[in-house]
Amino acid sequence: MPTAAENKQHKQSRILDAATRLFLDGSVAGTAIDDVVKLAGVAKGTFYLYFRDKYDLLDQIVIRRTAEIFTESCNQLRRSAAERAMTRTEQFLLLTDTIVARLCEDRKVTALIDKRFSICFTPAALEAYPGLNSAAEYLTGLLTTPDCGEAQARTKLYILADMVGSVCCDAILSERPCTVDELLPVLHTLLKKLLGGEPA
Amino acid sequence: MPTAAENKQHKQSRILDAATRLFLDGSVAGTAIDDVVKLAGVAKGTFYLYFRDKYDLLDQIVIRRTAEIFTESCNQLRRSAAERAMTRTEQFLLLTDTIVARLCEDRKVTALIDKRFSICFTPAALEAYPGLNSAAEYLTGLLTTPDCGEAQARTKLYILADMVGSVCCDAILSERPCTVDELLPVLHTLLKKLLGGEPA
Amino acid sequence: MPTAAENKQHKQSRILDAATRLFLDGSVAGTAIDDVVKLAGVAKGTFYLYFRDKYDLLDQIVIRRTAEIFTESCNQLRRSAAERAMTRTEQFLLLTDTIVARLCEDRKVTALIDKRFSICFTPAALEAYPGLNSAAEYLTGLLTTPDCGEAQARTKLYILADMVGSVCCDAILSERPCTVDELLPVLHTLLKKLLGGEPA
Amino acid sequence: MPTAAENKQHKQSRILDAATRLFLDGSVAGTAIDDVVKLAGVAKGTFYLYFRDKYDLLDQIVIRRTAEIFTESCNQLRRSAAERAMTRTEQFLLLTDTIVARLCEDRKVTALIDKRFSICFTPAALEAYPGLNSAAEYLTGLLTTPDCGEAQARTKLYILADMVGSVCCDAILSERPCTVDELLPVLHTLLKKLLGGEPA
DNA sequence: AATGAATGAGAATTCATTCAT
DNA sequence: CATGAATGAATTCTCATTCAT
Repeated sequence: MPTAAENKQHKQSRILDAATRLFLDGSVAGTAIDDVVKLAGVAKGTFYLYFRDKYDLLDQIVIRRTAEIFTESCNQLRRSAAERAMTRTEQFLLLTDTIVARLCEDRKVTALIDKRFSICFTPAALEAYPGLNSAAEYLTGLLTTPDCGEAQARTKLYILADMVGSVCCDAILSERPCTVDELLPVLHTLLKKLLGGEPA
Repeated sequence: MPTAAENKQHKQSRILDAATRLFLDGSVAGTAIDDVVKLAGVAKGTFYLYFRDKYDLLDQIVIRRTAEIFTESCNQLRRSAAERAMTRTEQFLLLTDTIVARLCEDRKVTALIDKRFSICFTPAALEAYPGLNSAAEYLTGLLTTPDCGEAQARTKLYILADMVGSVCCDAILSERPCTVDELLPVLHTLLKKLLGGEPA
Repeated sequence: MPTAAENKQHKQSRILDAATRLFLDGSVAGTAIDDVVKLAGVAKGTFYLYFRDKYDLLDQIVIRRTAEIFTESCNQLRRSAAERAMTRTEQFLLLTDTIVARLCEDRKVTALIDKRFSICFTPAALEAYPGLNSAAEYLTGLLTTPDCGEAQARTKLYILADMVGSVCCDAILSERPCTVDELLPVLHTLLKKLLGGEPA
Repeated sequence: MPTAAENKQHKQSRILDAATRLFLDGSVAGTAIDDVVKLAGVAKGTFYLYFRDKYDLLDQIVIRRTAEIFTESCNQLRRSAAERAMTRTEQFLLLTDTIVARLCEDRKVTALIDKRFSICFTPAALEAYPGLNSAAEYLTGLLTTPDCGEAQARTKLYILADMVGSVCCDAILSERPCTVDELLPVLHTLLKKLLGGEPA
């Protein structure tokens, strides 16, 4: 019985999918849990079986999206770095460009993430999406130097992610302080200074 | 007639003050417009005479607070810079420290600002608080160099403000990626790199 | 469990009954949904489970009332016509008198109907009250003649109902253009002309 | 000073014009007195100097519009009747067609009139628009016959107006019971029967 | 585990009306 | 006559949550 199986197909992910669609097409505030369960084809009570409330649901969605963007962009970077030699700075610039390109492509998702890109570095996220750890470790490795221990490197990574995420969301969504196209060169300059003058 | 004048005392600021108190003591979501007007001692309708909705009100409050913090911190910096010679980098480090200190002192306000410190650079804010322009111009001047025009310098300023605001809010409010005390040295290092190697 | 059943007793009709009473005793504009649910003994939200808004509710009430008046008057007519031979014109005059008498008896209901008597011929009404169809078909049959097909007969029926409903409501409620007693003979004259000179 | 004069230009009609535009473009329920006075460029209080409330205002507008339509259509008829001999029935059919054509042309106005076309026969209307009396008298004259006194003729006129107004509004606005194009022939048949077999 | 009718407190917002100027 | 800031009761409608089945 495929219909029954289909109907079961863990309700939790049915809810997650439905909410993502509604949040993206409409808005978070404008989406009622009622709408979500109706689209997911489950009962209202079922929602509360899996999520505490709407914001718990939203967090899980944003984590999933940022995790995807981050790990995929990082994996892409690693493939490039494996093909041809790249300095550390070159790698971060490429990663930034890749992530920004993805955010620009899907402004709806960007609006959902708002300025919370760094949510994908929270323990909950790292636990739920194992790929994240590997990606984060690779980048932490790049940042670790004799005078910058691993712990500090992790902090730096977080700051970089938060900074890029925050500034780019503003630029993409409200062209503040300028358009993304105008922002990127400035961002490159800043990143070069931040990372330059150090190991390959 | 002092009573009439007293009662007038522009209702708009009566509302603003009341809301600030309630938002800080409780929470934004937990504060009803009803509570605000009751505390302000005005009629419900009067609220809608001056504000579109609760979020318009919130924006105006955040603008006021960030404007205060930013202009006062900047003025303090200018007084220090007048007293003793300081390099550009030293000035930005001092400014950062001053702002972060203020945010740490009043976590409630920081929670209200959330990660929107850069809202004080929006046209609406610059218009409402003239002191902001002077402060922003001073810092833009510091960032303008032969190879970085004024427009780009403004963008840089915004990025710096957004970055510091965003990262510090996280650190102060949720100790992510670390406590502020641990964050500050890293931030100093980054800022030195970003600003170093240039004019005195 | 009688209590549960009692309490259930479809809430929708509990609301409908309560609203009818309030609309009739007071006025539509003067009745708040709050009053309706209080009298019906259901929660506010329950109202919105069954009705879009107050005017949806009002429509349903008017449909119910006009449907009752129309079908009962028509059934009464059919019984009379079965007892003694009546010409088509006689039948319509009797029907008109019956309906007008009922509207006069209950001016409150008439005020509610306002001039919308023909609402009982809308698809929604015909679907909800099956008795209506049978009544309408009987009258349409009377109006169908060699030179007036069934479709046209239906249109005529609607026009007659609308005309009688509209003119009589005015007369009953505001004595315009005259009292009902003065109106009826004129209406009879007009109906005789409209229907006369045709089949028995 | 033309501006001042312009600004004076009796406020009452400024309000009336503004409201007409808003009621027609939007809806009556959706138009606040606030909107009206803003568009009219007068103060809120001034509104209450001239109108009791929104419905008083609406009545005055509908009276003006129906009075215009009725007197103009009637005058047009009289000119036609003066040119070539027309029977009473022909005259009423022409009048009906003229009025219906005007209602069709401007559905917005028709929606405003709703089913209250006969409001133009109320004492208040007849007093405010003297042209109405002359028009009504002409038609009453046509309906007065040996066996139908003037009073009864007036009643008949009212009934005809109400009937045509009511049925046509329904047809134009909601195609019930059919489109106007389908309705007109039926209406003609009915009118011919109602008026036929009598004086030229 | 799943349901979904029912809840009802509580939110936002409107708007006719007043009245001191 | 005219104004328009201020009013605040009243109203609609939402929606997270429960619980009997």
